Amino acid sequence: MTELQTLRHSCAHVLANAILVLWPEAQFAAGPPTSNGFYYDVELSHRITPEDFELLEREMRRIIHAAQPFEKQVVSRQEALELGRSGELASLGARSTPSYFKLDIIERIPLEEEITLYRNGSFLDLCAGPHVSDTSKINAFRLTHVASAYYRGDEKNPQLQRIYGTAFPTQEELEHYFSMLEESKKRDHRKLGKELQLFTFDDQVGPGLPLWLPKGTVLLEELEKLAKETEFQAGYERVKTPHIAREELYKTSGHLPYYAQSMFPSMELEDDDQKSSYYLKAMNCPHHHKLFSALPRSYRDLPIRFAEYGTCYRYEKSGELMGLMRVRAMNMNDGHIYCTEEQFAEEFRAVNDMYLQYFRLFGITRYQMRFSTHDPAKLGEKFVDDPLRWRRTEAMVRDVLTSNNIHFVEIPNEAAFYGPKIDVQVWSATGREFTLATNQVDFAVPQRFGLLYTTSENKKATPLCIHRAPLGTHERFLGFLIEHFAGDFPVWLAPQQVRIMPVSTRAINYATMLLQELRSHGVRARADLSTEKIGAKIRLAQLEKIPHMIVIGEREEKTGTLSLRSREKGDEGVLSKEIFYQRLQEEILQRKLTTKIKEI
RNA sequence: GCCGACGUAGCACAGUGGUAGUGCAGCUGAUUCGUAAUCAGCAGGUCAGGGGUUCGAAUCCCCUCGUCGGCUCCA
Repeated sequence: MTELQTLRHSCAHVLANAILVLWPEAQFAAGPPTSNGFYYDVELSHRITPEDFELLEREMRRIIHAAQPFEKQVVSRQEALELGRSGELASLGARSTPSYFKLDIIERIPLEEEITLYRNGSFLDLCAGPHVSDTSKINAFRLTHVASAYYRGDEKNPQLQRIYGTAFPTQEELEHYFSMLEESKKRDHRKLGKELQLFTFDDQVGPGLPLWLPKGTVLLEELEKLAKETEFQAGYERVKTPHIAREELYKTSGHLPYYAQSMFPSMELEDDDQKSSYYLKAMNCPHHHKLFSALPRSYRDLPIRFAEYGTCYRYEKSGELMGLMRVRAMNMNDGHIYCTEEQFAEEFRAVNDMYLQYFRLFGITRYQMRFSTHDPAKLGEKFVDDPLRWRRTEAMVRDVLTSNNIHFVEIPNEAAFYGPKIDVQVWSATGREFTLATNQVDFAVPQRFGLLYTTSENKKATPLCIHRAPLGTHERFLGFLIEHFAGDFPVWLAPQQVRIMPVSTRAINYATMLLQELRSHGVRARADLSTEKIGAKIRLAQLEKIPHMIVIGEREEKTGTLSLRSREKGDEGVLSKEIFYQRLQEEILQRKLTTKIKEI
């Protein structure tokens, strides 16, 4: 535990202590530090609301001022259980009700592990520690919000109140944290999406079903163009598949009944006395597998790389929906590579290179590669029972990562049921973690589909499959990009690239001419011919985050020049049309990263 | 899905039982202006939807829908 985490965890103890002063019957579960602060899970009939925070914080400050030392105590399992039964754990003293969550936690502590308690004042808690020396070391803290959480994250368990807070070594750092939080709220894609008129949701259309406004559609199509060009260069072939399929397809793939609760309910049809069920597709792979099996395949054809911007529908739980980051209808930058085991490493490496190429293009530096592997104990249950293949493919993936010096974390037991995978994790403006992109190995499903190719020895063999989505889905990727750029899209992506602003109606003709020239160059330009003053026009364009603003008047008209103001640099002075057009072309064609990226 | 909070004009918000408001955006007119807001006028609402309590409901109660903060899963 880092020093900051220790501080925050100690603060969680003080929070529990304060809650007990107000509600002595409270039952506590876990109270760990988090990446931004800490929380404590509590079961209590009183609903703690933000209005209670002031009272709680006052009590916490009292405890902090008392400078109560944190005293560690090693106890036997038996002693710990007895204290729990008499309600003394996470309590200010003996109670009539046992500390049942703490008792459950004790049961889960491995036998060989030491059990420790920590006490400050009269508050005693089961805790692995460590803690700060005494409560006065906690200086700057604040309770932030309250939410609910199931005990141990399982919805079959009781629901607890989770009180969140944060703590910092100094008041300045605490205040800085909250001002950062304010800043990041400004770049929340839901807020910017509304302000910049990128997308909308409508109750009658349905929750989690984004409607793309014209400006958002530009982003979406530019992204798609990028993917198509990149995939063409990488030897992919584009395919197109329908949005629905018969039940049988998903029985073959194994998604039914496993994945059924995440799919929209089936459509039941009755044609010519023949009943059939259709499902909206939740993934594209089964369709692509059918494209593979549609033709006889030889080892000479491999690798075969299919790519499609496939629209998928997933019935995400209503409480899980979140702006563009989690939706029910999504366009996946999907692709499937069918290859031999010998080709695998090279193909997998190429996919990784594609990720990195995209990340460089967008200036994405804050992400985590997560390598998810299987758990040998769960073979045949959560994971396909093929230990040899697991070992081989995991070794191949690990090797690709390390030989390319790609930093990654390895997480066991998180693989797909059909093979290991790499997920790229990013964080939204509100701090939530999302999988932006994925790269998965599949050595099981091609077999279920009976996919075969003819080997050089004229035998039949099943290919390996790589599922990959370097740009994830349009929805999530754009949600992420909106926040990443804070709405300041680089010129090549910007819904409107140039705004022409005549200083008076006298320059309207020149403005119209420039507009036509820019359009003929394929530039997304508009002219502001309103009678507003130039300051007002600039303000409007700046708020709309248009990268290039062109100010023209009689001076420019006479000399065939234009006065450029850029979103980032402000007034850039007068330059010739030709020089500006050339600069624009470069920015657009080379997809230059013209935005200054402000990390938060 | 579950727990909690919230839902007032296109947007941001005020209004806690007695005639629905402010700012910005919009529309109309005037203004012709050189790098982040020219002035004036006008229009805009089943207060999310439905039901109830009350002489009277945006306001109190119930149901539904949606959004937000979390829990699980995931692109």
